[in-house]
Amino acid sequence: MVHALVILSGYRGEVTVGNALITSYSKCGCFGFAKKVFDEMVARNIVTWTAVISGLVQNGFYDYGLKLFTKMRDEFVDPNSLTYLSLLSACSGLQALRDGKQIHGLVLKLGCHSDMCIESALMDMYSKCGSMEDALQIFYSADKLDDVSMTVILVGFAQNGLEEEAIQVFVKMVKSGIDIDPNMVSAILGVFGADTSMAFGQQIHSLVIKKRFGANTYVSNGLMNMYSKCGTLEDSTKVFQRMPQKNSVSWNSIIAAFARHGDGLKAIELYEEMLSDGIEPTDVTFLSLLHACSHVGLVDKGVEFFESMSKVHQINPRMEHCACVVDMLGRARLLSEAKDFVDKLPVKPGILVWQALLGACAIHGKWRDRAMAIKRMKEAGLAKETGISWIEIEKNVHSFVVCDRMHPQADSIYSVLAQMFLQLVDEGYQPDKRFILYYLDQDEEMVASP
DNA sequence: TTAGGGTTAG
Repeated sequence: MVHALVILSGYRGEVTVGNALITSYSKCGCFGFAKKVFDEMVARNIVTWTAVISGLVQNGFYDYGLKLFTKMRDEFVDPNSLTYLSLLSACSGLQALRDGKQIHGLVLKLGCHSDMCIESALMDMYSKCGSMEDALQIFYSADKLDDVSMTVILVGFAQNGLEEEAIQVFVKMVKSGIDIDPNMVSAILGVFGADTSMAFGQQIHSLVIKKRFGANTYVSNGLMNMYSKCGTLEDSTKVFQRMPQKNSVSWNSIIAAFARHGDGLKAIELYEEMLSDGIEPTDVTFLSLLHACSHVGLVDKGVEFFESMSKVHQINPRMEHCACVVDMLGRARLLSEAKDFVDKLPVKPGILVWQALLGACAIHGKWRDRAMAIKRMKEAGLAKETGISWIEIEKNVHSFVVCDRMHPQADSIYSVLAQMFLQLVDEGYQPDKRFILYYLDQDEEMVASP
C-alpha cells in the first residue's frame, strides 16, 4: 500500500525511499518485494546494498547474501561495518568457516574489529563454524563484554561439547554480579544433557523463578528440555503446562520428551493436540515423531507421518528423517523393506542412514548383512561413532566407553564386574552370543572380535 | 535509510 503510494508520488528513483522500502519489506518477511525494489532502483548506495544483504540473511538466504556481496564489490561499492555484520551472520548460518575468515580479514583491513557488535558477530561465526579456539581468542582479549557477547560464548561452549566450560563461565558471571538476562539463561540451559548434573539445573530453575523469567518462551523451553534430559518427565510436563505462550519449539520439546522416555503413544497424542492448537509442525517435530513410532513399533503410523511431511506440510524430508524410517523398519524386523527404502532414496545415503541399517542388522543377528553394510560404509568414507555410557553419583558424572580403563578406580570397577559375572553364571546365566561383535578381516571374512 | 545473541532431534 505504502509502496503503491510511493510509486504514484513519483519518488521511485529516490535512493532513500528505495532503501526504506527494502528494509520494511525485509522486516515483514516479504523479501520478494524488497528484491523487486532493489532491482528497479536506478541509483544505489552502500545503505541499499547493506539493506538488501541484511534482508536476505534475516530471511535465511545466506548463500544469496554472500553472492550479492561479491556483486557489490564488482560494482566498486565500499562495504562498512554494518555490511560485515550481516555477512558474518550469513557465514554463521552456513557454517562457512573459510568465508568467515575472509570477512574477518576484511574487517581487520577496515579497522572496525574492536567494535563490540563486530566482535560478538565474529565470535558467533567462529563458534557456529566449530572453531571455538578462534572465538575464545576474541572473547579473552576483548576490552569489554556485554550481554550479547556473553550469550554468544555460552552457546558456543554448549554447541561445541564444552559443557563444563560453559557452566564455569556462567557461574563466574553470576558471582561477579553481572545482570543475567533471559538470553543467557536459555543459552546455559542448552548445555544440559544426560551427563549433566540435575542439581545445577535446579539451581538455574531457582534463578529463573527469582528473576521472573518463567514467562519467557525460550527460557521455559530450555527448562523443559533440561528436565526431560537429566531430570524427570513429570517436571518437564509441569513447565510445559504452565507456559503462558507455547511456540512450535515448546511442542517439539514436549513431544521429544515423551518419545525420549519411551511413551510414543503420548507423543503422537501431543502432536495431534499441537495441530488442533493451530501450531504448524516443523522438520524437528517429525524427527521426534518418527523416533517415537520406531520405539513403539508403530510402523504404519510412522510411514504415514513421513509421507505427510511433503504431501500435507510442505516439508522436504532430510537425511535424518530417512534414517529414522530405516531405523523404524529395521526394529520391526522389516529388513528387506528397510533396504528397499535405502535403495530408492533420491540422494546418496549418509552416515546416519547406514548407522540405522547397521543397528537393524545387529538387533536381528544378521551379521552377514551388518558386515556388508560396514563394508559399504567404509567404501563411502564414513566412520562409525563410539558409544558412550555414564552414571551420576553424588553430583559427579562418570562417563565411559567400551574397554575403558581411564577411570581412577578402574581396577576395583572391573573386579566388581568380574564378581558380578561369576555370580550370574552361578545363578544359571547364559550370555547372549548374538551380540558379540564381528569384523571383516583382510579377506573380507567375518571374524569374532577378541 | 543499513547492524551482533537465546530454546527443539540425533
